[in-house]
Amino acid sequence: MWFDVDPRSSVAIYRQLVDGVKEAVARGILETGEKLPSVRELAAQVTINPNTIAKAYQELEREGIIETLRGRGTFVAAHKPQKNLEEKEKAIKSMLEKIMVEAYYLQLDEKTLLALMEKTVQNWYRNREGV
Amino acid sequence: MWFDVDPRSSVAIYRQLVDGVKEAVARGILETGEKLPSVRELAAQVTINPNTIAKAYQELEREGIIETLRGRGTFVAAHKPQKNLEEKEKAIKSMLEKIMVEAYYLQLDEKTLLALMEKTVQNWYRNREGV
DNA sequence: TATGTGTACTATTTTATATAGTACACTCAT
DNA sequence: ATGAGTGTACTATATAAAATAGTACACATA
Repeated sequence: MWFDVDPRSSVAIYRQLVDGVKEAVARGILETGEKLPSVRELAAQVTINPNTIAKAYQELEREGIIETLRGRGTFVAAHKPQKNLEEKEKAIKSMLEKIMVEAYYLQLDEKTLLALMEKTVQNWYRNREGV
Repeated sequence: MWFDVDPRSSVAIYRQLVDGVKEAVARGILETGEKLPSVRELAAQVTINPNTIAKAYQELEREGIIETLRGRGTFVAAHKPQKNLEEKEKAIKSMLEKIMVEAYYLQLDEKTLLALMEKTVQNWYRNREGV
């Protein structure tokens, strides 16, 4: 699978599914139009309840990541400009602040932290080239 | 208070407390040795159960953020080098990857994202100077 | 027509949170 | 010494979210 689910995690299973698919799509591991496993099929693979898969798929559709075609299945949606840009930008800023807090306790200095960020960002865009 | 608690949030109250204190300490709003409100006092202020406050304080002590002195109260601990550096570094990297995913759906280009990061980091360290 | 799709139900169980109330050992000012 | 204020431990209960189980329906397609 393009991600792994840990039933013992404190993070809800359906949330792990949602985040896993979002990340796989963002990384280009799942491509536009690609078919996802059916609810029952995926449930059997990961040995969790089909209802939980369905819940995750519904959340993903609500976010515009995937599309469901009645009787056909679920597919990776085209990468259209998202709504709620404001909200998402706030989310990014919020995550950055949490990183700052963690970095404080790690006693990372400004230079080191920036270097880590640059490396991560550059790595990301390099790996996405040609996808 | 140095943070606010939203009882209707999906984030557990005790977790909001933990994160709030951690951030306040990191920002220098709470200084080393400063006394935190007693469990009962804070519970009265925020109108939540004292047990919930206690749970948050115990988590914070476990993380080495605060110290409790028997019969005296809880205080902001000295900022000693933390254990689990490996784990925390992984946590930071993990948070950075989540940011990359969000940035993908926001269609932020590499340059813009790096600029936002630099701004956030510089702002942070500037505001912490002289604390 | 038969199979596979997502979806919608209801019911039940499990787990994490939060509340309520009581009690104990400790510290410190009086 | 005494009493008020500290964190902590304990049991019990309530609430909400999450996950499971099972069934059923409308749709698409080979």
